Amino acid sequence: MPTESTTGPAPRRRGHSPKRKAVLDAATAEFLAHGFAGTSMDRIAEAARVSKRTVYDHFPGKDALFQAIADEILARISDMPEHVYAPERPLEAQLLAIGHTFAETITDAEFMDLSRVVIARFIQRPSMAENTLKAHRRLRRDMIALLAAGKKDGRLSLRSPEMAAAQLCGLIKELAFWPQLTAGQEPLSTRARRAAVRSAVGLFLDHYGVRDA
Amino acid sequence: MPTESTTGPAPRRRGHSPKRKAVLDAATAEFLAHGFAGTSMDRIAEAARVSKRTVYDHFPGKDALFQAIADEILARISDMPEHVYAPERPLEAQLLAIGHTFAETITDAEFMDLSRVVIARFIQRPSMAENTLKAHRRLRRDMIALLAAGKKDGRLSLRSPEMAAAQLCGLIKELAFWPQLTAGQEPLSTRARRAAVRSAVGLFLDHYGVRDA
DNA sequence: GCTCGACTACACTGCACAGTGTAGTATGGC
DNA sequence: GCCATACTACACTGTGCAGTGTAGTCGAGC
Repeated sequence: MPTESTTGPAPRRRGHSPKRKAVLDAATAEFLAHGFAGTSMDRIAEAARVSKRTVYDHFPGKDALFQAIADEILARISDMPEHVYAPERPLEAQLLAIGHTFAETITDAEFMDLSRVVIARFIQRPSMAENTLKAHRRLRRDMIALLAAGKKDGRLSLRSPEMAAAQLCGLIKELAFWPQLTAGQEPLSTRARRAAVRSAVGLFLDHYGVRDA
Repeated sequence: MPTESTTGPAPRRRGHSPKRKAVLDAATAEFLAHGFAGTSMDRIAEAARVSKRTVYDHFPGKDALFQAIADEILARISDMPEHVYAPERPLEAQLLAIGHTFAETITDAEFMDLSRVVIARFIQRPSMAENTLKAHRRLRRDMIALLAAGKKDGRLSLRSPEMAAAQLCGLIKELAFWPQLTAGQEPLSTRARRAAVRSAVGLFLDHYGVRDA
C-alpha cells in the first residue's frame, strides 16, 4: 500500500474549469436519456470528450455526480413565483394561477426526464424519490395554504385542504404528467395544458366553491 | 463443443414440480421486495432452498421468470367484474361502483408492489410499463364506455369521455395510489378509500352531471 | 527553464451477477 | 438391478462496471 503517493484519498481537483462543465453537461444528457443504472462513468467521460480520471477528479463518484445534476435542474425549475391567498382577488383566478404554475412545472421536459430517472432510481426507497423531487412539494404547500385561507374566508366549503389540494393536483397530473411519463405519450401542447387546468379548476369550484362569493 | 452431451440447449425440465412453485414463490417475494435489478438469481435460488441450476431448469432466464410472475399476479388481480352502462340504474351508483372497483384494484398491496417494480424496470421504455400493467387499462375502457353512454343518454354533459375518465381516475389515484407508491405513505384504510371514491364521484357529478336526471 | 496544476491514456483491481457445464445423489417405476 | 427424472453442489466463463494508480503531456506564471 503506497499511501505516500500524493495526498491520500482526497479529491484531486477543486477549480471550476471548463472540463467540469463539459462533464456536467454530458452527464446530464446521459442520465436523463438512459437513467442512472443505464449510464456508465466511461460513457460520460467519452461523451464529455474527457478522460475518465478527470470525471473522478471533479466528482467523488457516480452518486455525487448524479446528485449535483439533480440539484442543478431542480434549482432551475424551482425558480417559480409564490402563490399567496389574496382576499380581494377572485378565488377562481387564484386557483387558475397556481394551477397553471403547477402544470407548467410538471410538464417541463427536463422535469419529466428527471422524474423518470429519479423515480426509476428511488422508487424502491420511496422517501427519497419524494424528497428529491421536492419542486412540486413547495407548490403543494402553497396550494394547501391557499385552500385553507379560502376556506377560512368562507369561499370554499371543504373538510381537508390537503385532500382537496391532492384532488386538484390529481386532476391535472392524470392528464398532463403521468400519461407522458409512463405511457410515452406526447407532451401536452400549451393550449391543451391550459385547458386541462381550466377544466380541473372548474370541477374543483363546482364542488367546493361556495355559491354566492 | 461437446454438443452431444444430453439434448442441446433446450430447457431441461418441464413438469410442474413442487420445486417450481418454491422458485416462483421465492422469486415473487424477492422481486416485489427488492425490484428486478436488486434481485439476483443466486438470491432467488437460496430463498427457494433450491440449487441455482434448478431455477434455470424451470425458467430460461431472469426475464422469463419475472414475466411469469407478473403475468400470474395480474391474472389474479384482473379477475374483476365488468361494468356496463345500465340506463335504468342511477348514474351515481354506477360511477360509485366502477370507482370502488378501480380503487380496490390499484390499492391492492400486490398490485402496488408490482407497479413499483414494473415502473422501476420499464419507465425508460414507457410503452412496456403501460403494457404490463394493463389491469387498470381494462377498467379504464369500461369507464370511458360508461361515460360515453351516459353522455349519449343525456345524463352527462361532457366533451371527451376519455378526458373525463382520466380526471375521475386522477382524483382517486392522487389520494389512493401515488402517495403510497412514491412517498411510502401507508395504504388507505377501506373506509378512507371509499370516502375518496365518494368524494371523487361527487366532484365529477357536480361538474359533469346534468341537473334533473 | 522550471514548476505546478489540470488533464490524458491506459492498465488494472475488485466485484456482482447472468448463465453454463458437469459430476454426482435420491427416488420411483419397470 | 436398471434407468430416467428431478435435483444438488460447485466450479467456471464472461461481462460490465465503479473506482484507482500512475506515468506522462501541455500550458501558464514565476
